[in-house]
Amino acid sequence: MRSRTEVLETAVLGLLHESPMHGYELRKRLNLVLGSFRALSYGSLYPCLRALVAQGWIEGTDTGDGPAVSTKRARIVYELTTEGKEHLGALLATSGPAAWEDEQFDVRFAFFGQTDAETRLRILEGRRSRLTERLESVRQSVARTRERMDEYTLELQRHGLDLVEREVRWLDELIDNERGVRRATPGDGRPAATGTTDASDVRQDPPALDAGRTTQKERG
Amino acid sequence: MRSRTEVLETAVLGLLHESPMHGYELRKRLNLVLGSFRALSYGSLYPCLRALVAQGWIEGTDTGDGPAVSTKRARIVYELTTEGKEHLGALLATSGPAAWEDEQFDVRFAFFGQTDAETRLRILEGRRSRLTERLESVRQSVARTRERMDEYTLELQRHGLDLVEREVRWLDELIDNERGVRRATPGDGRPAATGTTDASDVRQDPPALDAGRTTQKERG
DNA sequence: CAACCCATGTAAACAGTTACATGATTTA
DNA sequence: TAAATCATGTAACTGTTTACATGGGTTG
Repeated sequence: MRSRTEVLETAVLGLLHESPMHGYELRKRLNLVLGSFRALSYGSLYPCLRALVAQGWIEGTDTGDGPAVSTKRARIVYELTTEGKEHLGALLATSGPAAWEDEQFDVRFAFFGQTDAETRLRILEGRRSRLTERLESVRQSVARTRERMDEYTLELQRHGLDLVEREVRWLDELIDNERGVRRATPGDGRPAATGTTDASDVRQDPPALDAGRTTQKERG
Repeated sequence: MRSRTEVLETAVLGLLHESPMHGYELRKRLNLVLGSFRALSYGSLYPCLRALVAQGWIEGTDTGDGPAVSTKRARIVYELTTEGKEHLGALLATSGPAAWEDEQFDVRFAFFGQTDAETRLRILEGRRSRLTERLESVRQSVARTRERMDEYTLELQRHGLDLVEREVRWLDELIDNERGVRRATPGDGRPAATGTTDASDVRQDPPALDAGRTTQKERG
């Protein structure tokens, strides 16, 4: 499908799978999952919801239609249909290159709780190699044009590389974590359980996440 | 003006001010300055160039028109007009809130070499407070919804916060640097000169950039 | 001599925001 | 009771990519 639209669709379906919601609430939750910090506009969200209804993946029930009239204003609460759950499952089971590109990776990661361990690992590794690839190409291009480059432009490049390098290290820890849990090797210096491991809805092997927490002692 | 277009315009004018170029070359250089790693498409660049010509800010000379016929294929080399230089100067002298938002900050920073010290500092400080503001709002929203949140979604949030925190520290060093050079206080533990301080075209006090380099010893 | 990079451009499709329109509910 | 927030939606506009079209120059 159109990869851009697919991101929004996946995000909406994934959130609705966690719990039914109406559009307004969905919008607030969406930005936490969409990568960017900016909220999606209603002009994008509502048409998307209509399209998903048309596809038969979600179903909206208007509060106010029913016999039990609540005190709140009528809202349309959306929930996944059976086909919608199947479709979401199929979306989250894919692990092609698109899954680890910039646009999709964040959504896919956000719903790793609903993704099987094998797919998770493949996506994390794909993302990692994608980033190291990018790192290499940027380093080369910087090396080629260092002479001609402005001091500040250079600093911007360095900072960009720093961020990507940091992301690679983050992925390394996540990958270690996933592999560690899969092999279930206790006493390797990386103990599994730390946080609240809520296993509801997880298809396979939910590893405890603690990546990147060790190096950052003082924050805020 | 339309802030989105303004970013591209600024980038093109800024690059052309450094040296005249034809479209194809411009495109390759553009991604180094536009923040994202992805290259801009020709479908965006060429219409933009035409618009800038129409505005009278740049001028294109076709290689092949002239008497000296080179062996290479005819290309259109663009350069700034006098009005273009003035316009660029005006653009780079602004320091309103737009300058430190996500869309514009990277371009503005890339051309700090053509920006006066006062404006540089104001933009860096504006960016910093913008980011800490965002940090606070994300932290609060995470705190509010931590219970309902999926393990992986939470990890994504933590990682996002990490990146922003890192960016704030980067800005801190840059701001220190700018202020240090302005006050010209030697012996404060932050020596000025390290790299190749090329002072060409810099309007005021070009500080040597060394931010973030101290903490990262091992890289690659 | 084929494949690939250089170089310029256009038209259509697409994704997304902004601004508008509407009205109910809650809070200061 | 005014202002803010909740809640849903549409139309127009903006910016961007994709695909197409064209052709010169270089390299294996």
